[in-house]
Formats: sequence, C-alpha cells, structure tokens
Amino acid sequence: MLEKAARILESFKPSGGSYRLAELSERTGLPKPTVHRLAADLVRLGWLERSGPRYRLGAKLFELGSLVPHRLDLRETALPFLQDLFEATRETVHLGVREGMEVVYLERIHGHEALRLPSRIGGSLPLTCTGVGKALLAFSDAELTEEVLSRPLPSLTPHSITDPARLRMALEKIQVSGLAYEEQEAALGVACIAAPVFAGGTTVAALSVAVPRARFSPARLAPAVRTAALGLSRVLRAGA
Amino acid sequence: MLEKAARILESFKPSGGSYRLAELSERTGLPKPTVHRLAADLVRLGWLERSGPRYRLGAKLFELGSLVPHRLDLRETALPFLQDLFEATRETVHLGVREGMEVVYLERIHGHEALRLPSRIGGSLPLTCTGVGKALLAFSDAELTEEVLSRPLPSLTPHSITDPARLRMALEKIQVSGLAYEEQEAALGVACIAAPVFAGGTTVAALSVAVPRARFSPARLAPAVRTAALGLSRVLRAGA
DNA sequence: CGTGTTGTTCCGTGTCACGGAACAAAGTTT
DNA sequence: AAACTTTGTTCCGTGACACGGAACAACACG
Repeated sequence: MLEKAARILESFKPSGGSYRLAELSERTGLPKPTVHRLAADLVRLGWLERSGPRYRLGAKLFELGSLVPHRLDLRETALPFLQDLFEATRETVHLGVREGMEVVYLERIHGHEALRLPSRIGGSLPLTCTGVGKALLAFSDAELTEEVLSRPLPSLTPHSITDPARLRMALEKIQVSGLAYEEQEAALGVACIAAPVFAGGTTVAALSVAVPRARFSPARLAPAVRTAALGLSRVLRAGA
Repeated sequence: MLEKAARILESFKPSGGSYRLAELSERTGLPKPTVHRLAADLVRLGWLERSGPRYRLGAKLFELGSLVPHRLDLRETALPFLQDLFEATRETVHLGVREGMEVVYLERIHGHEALRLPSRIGGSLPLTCTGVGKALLAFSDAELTEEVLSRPLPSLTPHSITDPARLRMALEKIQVSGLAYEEQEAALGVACIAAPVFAGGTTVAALSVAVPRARFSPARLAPAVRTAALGLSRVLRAGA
C-alpha cells in the first residue's frame, strides 16, 4: 500500500506535471479504482492536490522535501559562495552531489537569461555528461570510476562522451587541473566549468558555471569557479 | 496506514532533525512495533534514511518536493528578480506565498552574513508578524483580513503586533504605500521591508528584504524591493 | 442518440497491517 | 559485575480494511 502510493507520487517524475486519473493508472500500472482510492487519500493528506480532474504534487511534499537534512545543510552553507560565483560571472551556477551513479542538483541560480538546460533542482543526470558530474567522478573512489566505465555510457547530446577511453583521459586531466570542462555534452550550445568541493578528505559536492557556448571563456570563468569551490571547502572543513 | 506513514514523516517538522525509533514512537503517538515496521518500509522506498539508530528524511522526498509545480514555476521566474534585489541591497531576500492563514517561504537567498531568522524555505510562519506575510495579507480579500483579525494574533517576539486595531491600521498603511514594514516582529534585531507581487489581478506572492536593525534604511531598501516586485509582476502577467 | 472514454461506487474476498507480548541488545546505576 | 532501565527487534493470532473486477454514471465527441 505504501509502495503503491509511492508509485503514484513518483509517476510525476520527471516533469512534475499534472495528470488525470486514467493517466496515473496507466503510468503506475495500477488498476483505476486503486489509484482513485489512494489518490483521494493522498489528497486528504496534502501530498497531492486536485484541481478539477487533474492531480498534481501537493504542498506538503514541498515542505517536507525542504527539510531533508543533508541537503538543507549543504545548500545553506553553499549559498553565499554560489552567490559570489554568480555575481562574479553573471552566469548560471549549479551545486550538485553524487548519488549512486548520478549527480543530483541541490541548487541552481541564474539571472534573467535562462539557459535551456536539462538540470533541475532535485533532478538527477548521468555523472558522465555534466560538468558537475565529471568533477564528482574524477575525485571519487577509483572503483566507482571503473564501475561507471564498465557500463555503456549514457548520452544527453551527440557530443556526450560515449567512448570509455576518452572519458578516462578526460578524468585524468580533471584530476590534474582540479577543474572539469564540458562542451555541449549536457545541452547543445552550452559549455560548463566545474570544480569539486572537499570536506574531511572526501568529495562532498561540486559546483559549476554553465554559459552559452558563444561566450565560453575559461580564462575568465575558471578562477571564479575554483575560488568558490575552495571557499566552500574551507568553510565546510571549519564547520565539521 | 498511509496516514500513519504521514504522521511519521511529519513528525520531523519543523527542524528536519534525526530521531531514534523510540522518539518517533513518542512524537507520533504510534506504538513502537508499528513505527518500526513502517519506518523500515519508508527506508526501503527512500523516503527515510537510516544511519545507525537514527532516522532522517530521505533523498526521494527532496526530489519530489522540488517538483511541486506551483512552487517550481513561481520560484523559477522569481529567481532572477531575487538575485537583482540581493545584488542591489546585499541583504537577505525572501519570496513567500500565502497558504491559508500562514506564509510559506519558497526561496531565501543571502550572503555570507547569515541572519538568525525563523524563516526557512518550505517553512511557514504567521501572516501577521512577518514582512512578507503582512504584504500578502494587506493585498488579499477583505474577508481574510477579518478572519485573521477575529482570532488571537500569534507572536514571534515581544514586538509582534498583537492588538487587532493596530494591525488594521498597519494594513491600511501598507495598502496605501504598497510596502510593508516590519521591525523586530519576526526576530529580535531584524527589520524588514516587503512588497506584494501581482498576477492577473490577484496577489500571488510577496518578496522582502530583511536586514539587521542597525543598518535599517528604508530610503535605500524600499525602491529596490518595489522595483523587484514590480518587475516580477510584469513578467508573470506576460507569461500568463 | 449511439459510442468510446473517464471517473466513481459497490462489495465479497482474502491479505496484510496491527500492536500486545515476549525477547534481545545496549546503556546506566549502584 | 550484577541488577535494572531503556531501546530495538521478532513473533504471531486476530480482524480490519485494502483490493480490484464489475457494474454504473458522467461526460465528450461526432
């Protein structure tokens, strides 16, 4: 029963849209009366909302989601550094952590000019085709890298690296330079520079700047990203 | 059963801390074996996480909470204006919406100097003792105002307005000026200016700047807040 | 007005949630 | 180190209630 309810809620991924009863039934594979009953319960609890015939995720969920502790702490301490980075570059800034073989974005701030990116706060993407992901991967256990390299590499665009040998080389360069570069591997027309954030000897997060390819200028962006990442690392070390 | 699970998850409010089995049992009023079983299920689903003897809210919850649509859209379009406001003032900036008789904060950005505020993203506070709340209240249906005024006014500090007559006057001033002021009503030592955000004839949100009382300067802050609120209103109108 | 579709109600069946009780494990006190 | 307290876990008989097929109702479309 819990599992069925969870199936319903998770059927709203990845877009968070709004769906009708029949759609939910199809998306979850649950029979219609079951969805009907459970959805009604979920609405009563505030986990779903219903307007007319459409269901969407409810306010309670936002409230609880904002309390998730590991996320909350890191976000809170990272925010000022993300602000600095944004002000220095005036470009779209990301904060992400690794979760299994994916990167989960915790924060993303941008100005009026919104890039068309696949990244969403709370959403996850493959480690291998994003700046943040590559920075996390390059600075995590070697076994994880092998694990990732042993599987077929996913791709978000035609430019995503799908050749394990090429990716391995890229990761080595990242380890040396401390910065991960990415060009159009996550979204067409967008490039990205990322840097890892350390705390207590391990990589806990990474942050990045994404810019339209046209004005991609490593010389301008790299120092800013590195500075922000180091600043955050320093504070995390002090706080822990 | 769903309700019991919800009771468990909501027992993590308001702090989002981590609790042990016995604590959860006490907080929820559910018998220990029940909590044990449900918590195990919730962990399996990723809604809770367990490290040693302590449970905390899980990653799935963050993921789903970030997808809640109304929240997501407004946040996304508001972010650039919040950034502008932050850069113009370099103070803590809030975005909030009304939910029933409370204000729920959708976003909060700040620099390195963190104010000690009761506001949390996803958290709710009384409409009557916060800048954002008063701005929302002053520009919503008159019946809501009456409803609020008819009940005992909650207070967060000794400076919170608890006299209905005084609050009524304050709201009228806000309606005239288009700006809500607040001094130490939400947190000691902190003052705040807020402005409502309109879309399609109704008030959909409000944003505010909170500053240490020592450097509270309406002349400097008011134009910035107003500009940001109007800018956001304009975009919302265009988008809708 | 017929026809496909979606939302809702009913209800008999059987499952699985329930939680008291008993047990195990980890601290705490004397 | 034994006696006690508190917390976590397992067991299991009972009964409530989740389940979903089937039948019905409310639309939508032509």
